[in-house]
Amino acid sequence: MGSVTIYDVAAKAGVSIKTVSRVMNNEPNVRPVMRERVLAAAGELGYSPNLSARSLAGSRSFVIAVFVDAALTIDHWQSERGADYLSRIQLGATLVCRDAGYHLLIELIDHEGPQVRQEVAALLAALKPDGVILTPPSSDNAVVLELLDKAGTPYVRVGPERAEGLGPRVHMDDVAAAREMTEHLISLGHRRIGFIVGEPRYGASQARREGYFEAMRARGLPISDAWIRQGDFTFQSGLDQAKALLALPDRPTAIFASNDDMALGCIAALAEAGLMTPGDVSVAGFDDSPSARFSRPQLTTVRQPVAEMSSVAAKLLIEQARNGAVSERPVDELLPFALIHRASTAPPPR
Amino acid sequence: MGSVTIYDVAAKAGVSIKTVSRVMNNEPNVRPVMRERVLAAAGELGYSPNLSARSLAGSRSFVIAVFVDAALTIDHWQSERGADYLSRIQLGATLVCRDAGYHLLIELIDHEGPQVRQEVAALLAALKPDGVILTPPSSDNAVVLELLDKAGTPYVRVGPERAEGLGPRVHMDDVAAAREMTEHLISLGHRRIGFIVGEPRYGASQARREGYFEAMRARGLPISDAWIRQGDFTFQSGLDQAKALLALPDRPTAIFASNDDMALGCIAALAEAGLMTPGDVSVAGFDDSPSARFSRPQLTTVRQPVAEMSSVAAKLLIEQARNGAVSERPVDELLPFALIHRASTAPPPR
DNA sequence: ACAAGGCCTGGGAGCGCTTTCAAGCCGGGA
DNA sequence: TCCCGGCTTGAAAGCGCTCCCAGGCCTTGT
Repeated sequence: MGSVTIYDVAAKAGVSIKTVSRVMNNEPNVRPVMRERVLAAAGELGYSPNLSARSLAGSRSFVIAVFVDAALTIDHWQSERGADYLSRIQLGATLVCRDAGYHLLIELIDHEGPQVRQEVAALLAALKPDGVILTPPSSDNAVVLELLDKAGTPYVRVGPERAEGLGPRVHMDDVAAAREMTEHLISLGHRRIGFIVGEPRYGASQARREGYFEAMRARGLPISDAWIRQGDFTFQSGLDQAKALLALPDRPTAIFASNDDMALGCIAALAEAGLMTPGDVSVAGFDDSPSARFSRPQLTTVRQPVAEMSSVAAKLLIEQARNGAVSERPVDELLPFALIHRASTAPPPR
Repeated sequence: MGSVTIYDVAAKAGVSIKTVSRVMNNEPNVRPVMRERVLAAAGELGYSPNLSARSLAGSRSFVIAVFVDAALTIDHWQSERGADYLSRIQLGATLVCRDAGYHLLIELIDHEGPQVRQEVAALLAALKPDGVILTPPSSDNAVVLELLDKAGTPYVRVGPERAEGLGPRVHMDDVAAAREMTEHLISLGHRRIGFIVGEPRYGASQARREGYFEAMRARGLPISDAWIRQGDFTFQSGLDQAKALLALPDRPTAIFASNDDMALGCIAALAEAGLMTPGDVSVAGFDDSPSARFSRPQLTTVRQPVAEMSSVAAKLLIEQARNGAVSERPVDELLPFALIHRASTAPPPR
């Protein structure tokens, strides 16, 4: 308990606490000799400035909060969906924070509950984080954004889906990714391409469908309503919708699912129907989740730069806190995706 | 920004700040009338006590930290392994924290690096968390435990592997779980049962192997060295080791893998070899990861109460901080596992 | 040579809260 | 009636740090 304070260091180094403070904060205008002496004293004592005191006295808190949707999280507890996306977000941010001497706080918010206003306001008042990383779907929640603005807390929306103008964001181009994947299927020779839409609450679902449409239209290929199936991002929905597609009189030769879990469901459906992937029907996914490599055949998919997005977000936030200044122009970082070609796609059977 | 302080509430309610403090902390000895008045004022003003000020002035910080191994995390960034275990740990703790008005901090520590001492000491000094949740493999790190003890910071080891006496822990019985799964296979009629050991750095790997041995010995079944293969918890290692098992002259009729990823690898190996699961060879896993349900056939596995463990850990820590007292007897919570019977296990072919 | 300005350093005032302690009030027992 | 003790309240003293500002020193310009 008798922890080391700035006074102990000051006494040991024979300087005032203000000088110690300057050294600990890397402020200029300290003679190198003094700096050395303070550093030595701090080292010997094993001193580390108390975060609470720092944030109480100063204007920074050295804390970045990640807002995660509570409902989604509770869902993950027992649902079949993994928390892969969220853990990747966290991963990128945690690493950046550690290197910058910052700390990552995970906060669950009920972004659609009746209490959001109060909940978020209380959180911001209590924590005074230097920045907030908003994950979908709360990255599109108007109330949350409004409160953040009102509190003057900088934030970055990671992988948001609604248009610009809602604040800084770091994202990827879902439309382009879906378009390129569709083009890839077309270039393999596919003409009848089925598409499984994701959970409609997510803007990404619309974006990916849009990309699919764009590619199909650009090539002048017919789009049958029957080929567009509504899924919900779960394996089971992929399985069900794939079955429906296979039951079609003029069944697709390729299926593009809006995420990997559903794509895996498609592969399972094909296997059940006695069809080969990609021999009879090609399957493409989206996300490059870990399980994409566990399936046989391995899944052709789109790699999202999730960890990168959050690490960019964290960097932006920390930099902003350091400068104390709000950036002039709106932040809108677009990170590159990558098509991962594995074994689940091939030319259609002739 | 012009945030609401305790003074504002006190002024509005016409009481001293001490009374407001009492109300906010649910302390006794406040007249109901006063309590009401303060609550009303706080509500109207949207007041929420500042965390930094609270922890600076008081003895509690309202923060629970989770120590996660940095190396492991960086591994996850691009490796094939999902961060499933860690995200489940977090999930349980986050929910408990939210309900208790606590906050969850994720801290990466390089638990084997040369800097651990300094790193952990600095973290504890800076954060002064009310409690720390230790995840494997750092839950077994002697240096970390020592520093925690020295700092007087309460901690709970979640899913630790080394024996008791190292401090409070919440865990499950890996040995019993592996034994029961092995017994299940035996009771189905299997006699030649292969076992794929996990990454040796994890104590759980030894425990699971031990459970397998116990069951085999208890039934007086022969254990061939050739049936015990060393894996590393990855899909690929499961695939490789399963192939090796299948190449054996007297190949096993069942394979028990130490985790689901490896079990999935086994199923893939079987398929490649033209063998049916479970028709020709049964496969059992361990973890009940999300992907266990995505495989065909779905995986028979052991469900670990991971989220439950961390939620119990968080509860213990928060309760302890509330009482300000250290519990008398050593905490050693054993949580129940569950065998999940799915389709990948069946009687051996006759 | 003198003033003007820059570089270092320390003093002092809080940040918003909890804690310690003392004071005021009430009722009941002697 | 007076005193003791429990219940309520508030005043004051920090928690460990940052921020503002003043003061000393040394450099530079003229």
